[in-house]
Amino acid sequence: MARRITLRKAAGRSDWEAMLVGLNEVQRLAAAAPDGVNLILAGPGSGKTRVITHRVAWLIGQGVAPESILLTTFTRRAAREMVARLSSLVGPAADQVWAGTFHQIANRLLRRREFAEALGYQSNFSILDAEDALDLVAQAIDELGLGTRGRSSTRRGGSESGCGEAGGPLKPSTVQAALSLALNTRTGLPRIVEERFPELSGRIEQVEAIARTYAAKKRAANAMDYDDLLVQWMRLMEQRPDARDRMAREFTHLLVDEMQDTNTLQIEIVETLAAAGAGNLTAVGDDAQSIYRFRGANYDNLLKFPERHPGCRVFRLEINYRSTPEIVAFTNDSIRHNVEGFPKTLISARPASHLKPLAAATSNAYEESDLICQLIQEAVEAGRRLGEIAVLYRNHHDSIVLQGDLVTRGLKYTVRSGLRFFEQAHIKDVLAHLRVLSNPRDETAWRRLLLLLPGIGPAAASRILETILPTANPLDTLATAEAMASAPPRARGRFAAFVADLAQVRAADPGNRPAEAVHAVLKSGYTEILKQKYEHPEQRLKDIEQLGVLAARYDALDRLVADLLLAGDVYGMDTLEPDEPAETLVLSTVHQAKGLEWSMVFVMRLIEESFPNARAVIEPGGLDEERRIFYVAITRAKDELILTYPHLLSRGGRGPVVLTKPSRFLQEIDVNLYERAIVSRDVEPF
DNA sequence: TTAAGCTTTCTTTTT
DNA sequence: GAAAGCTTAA
Repeated sequence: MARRITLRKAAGRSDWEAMLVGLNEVQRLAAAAPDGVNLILAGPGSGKTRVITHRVAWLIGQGVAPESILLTTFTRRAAREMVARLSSLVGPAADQVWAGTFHQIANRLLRRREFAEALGYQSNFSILDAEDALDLVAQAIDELGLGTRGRSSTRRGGSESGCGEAGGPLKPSTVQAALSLALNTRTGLPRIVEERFPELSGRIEQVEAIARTYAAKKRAANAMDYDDLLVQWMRLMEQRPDARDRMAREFTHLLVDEMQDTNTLQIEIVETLAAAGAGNLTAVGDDAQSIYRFRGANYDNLLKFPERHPGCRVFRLEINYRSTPEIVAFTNDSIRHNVEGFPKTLISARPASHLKPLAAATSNAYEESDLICQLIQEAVEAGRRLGEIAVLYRNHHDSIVLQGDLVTRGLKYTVRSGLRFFEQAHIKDVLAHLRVLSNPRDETAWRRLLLLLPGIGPAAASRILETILPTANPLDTLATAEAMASAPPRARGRFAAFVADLAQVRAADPGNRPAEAVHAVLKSGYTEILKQKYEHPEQRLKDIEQLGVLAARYDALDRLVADLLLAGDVYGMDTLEPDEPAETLVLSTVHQAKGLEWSMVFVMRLIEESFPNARAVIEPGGLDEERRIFYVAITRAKDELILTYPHLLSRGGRGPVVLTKPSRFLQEIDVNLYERAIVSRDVEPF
């Protein structure tokens, strides 16, 4: 028998060895890997987050300054989770680490005055969310006469683009998606259009003209969209080697989580930093969980990592501590249908449970929802906590029927899909007030505010903006007779009231006391507009109150807005209620569920067209991606996995009821690996 | 000419 | 269940 030796902490030494306690052999080697380039391939449930957080802790224990560690994660949720786990390991030092999404980190860096100015921005630049960006693209399209407005009126732009058969109006969302993908994949527009946007082929010059106008508008507004945060960061490093080297010296240790979800732009940023600096780079990921192709993610970044970094150390974490052997067997069988990628067979570390995944067909969506609710209620009665259960789906829309059912049955739930808190119209309205005060050139925010006023439509808003935006201080110009003259006569009363309201909000000093400013908006004429314009005004007013509560934690508007846009969560979120008891059922898209786990997981609406998504299957590589999404879904379950699908479904709510096909992801799995449930209804007495 | 109201269409996933 | 498009009213 081997002798047991327990290492004791040496007096006065940092207890970094203690940091590695509780890790298995490979995990420990990975966490304590020497400097240089390291790749950690980590299957679901294999302790990936543990390893990466322990590695950071270990580095700090080795004497690396926390503020010289850059840890990028892919989603806001993952970033928050990571920092929380890190805090419990290293305490306050965790807050010194540069941990966050690429966008959060870019924002922090580019706010530095010298960087912002080197790029031609002021450091108080606004951030445009997806909707703002789309509005501005639409604006650019209209100005070029390429939109719906431009076609009927022949007075503008006709000759410039007139060389060819222009085709119909260009759809802002398509143009925006193509431009974004081109930037994120570092690919020329022609190739992107050819591969992913055939409907734009032959109109590349028009799209490029839109891109130029859009870029100019963003510049004039001192605003960056999500893509700009990354693009400008990269541009800074390319054009200013001095700035690049300073950053590279600052970040001596780079860690990239969810490498398979990074896109080319992100990977170039990281590798530029690594090449110019100490070259210490640790990448963590799992090619089988790459589910962000639509955002330009490319799992080749992970697959080809060893080629790009010859001699890098590779660690494979293949023991799954999360799920039962039955669930692991099921997930292994699913992912083997994907041809590409590192072959992967996970081994469960847990004892057999003799409970196979369950597949249940119901006759329609209502019964599917009834079934899920009933099984949840039974589980709760049997002693399972509601917080240990989640229902996952491919599309947010798939959850609507279930939500109604949960409400009638009084089951508490939290939805983690759909609109985010800050994306709700009334929240954006309030933020627009604050935005124009902090950055008076913010065209998008101005337009939004003006369009709120009855009697002012797109044309009037544009005229007012043409008057105020080119002036030195648009805020001051707004109160002049000139601005008043540009407003339509019938709207002048409202306009004057708005000007006065905005002055009130300005007096509340939004830049330094955002909470006061939120309350000033609440006291202004906006409240009346809200009641007129939106449904459920009481709820919306409460949301704004909630925004005020959140804002009270900030002494700078910039940081509040950045946190909302870059770190803010879905409605009902942790940001708003950090100490939320979390004893609610979770409803979530698979994408939002990534990296999380529950004891009991339902995956619903497993039918062709929904999961896999109908559009995805016709795109090259789309089906494999959908299967990876399925893989992510089923690997969230620790103890019980229940898959449901309806036989009949009416598409789009009022459409005809059609017969569905069970998802191929279920059909293709060995029938011995799961159990089928036969669902029948009680006979109801009349 | 512009705004507002009504109808129709289509709905992936996220920073 | 929202955004784009069309129609009507001012």
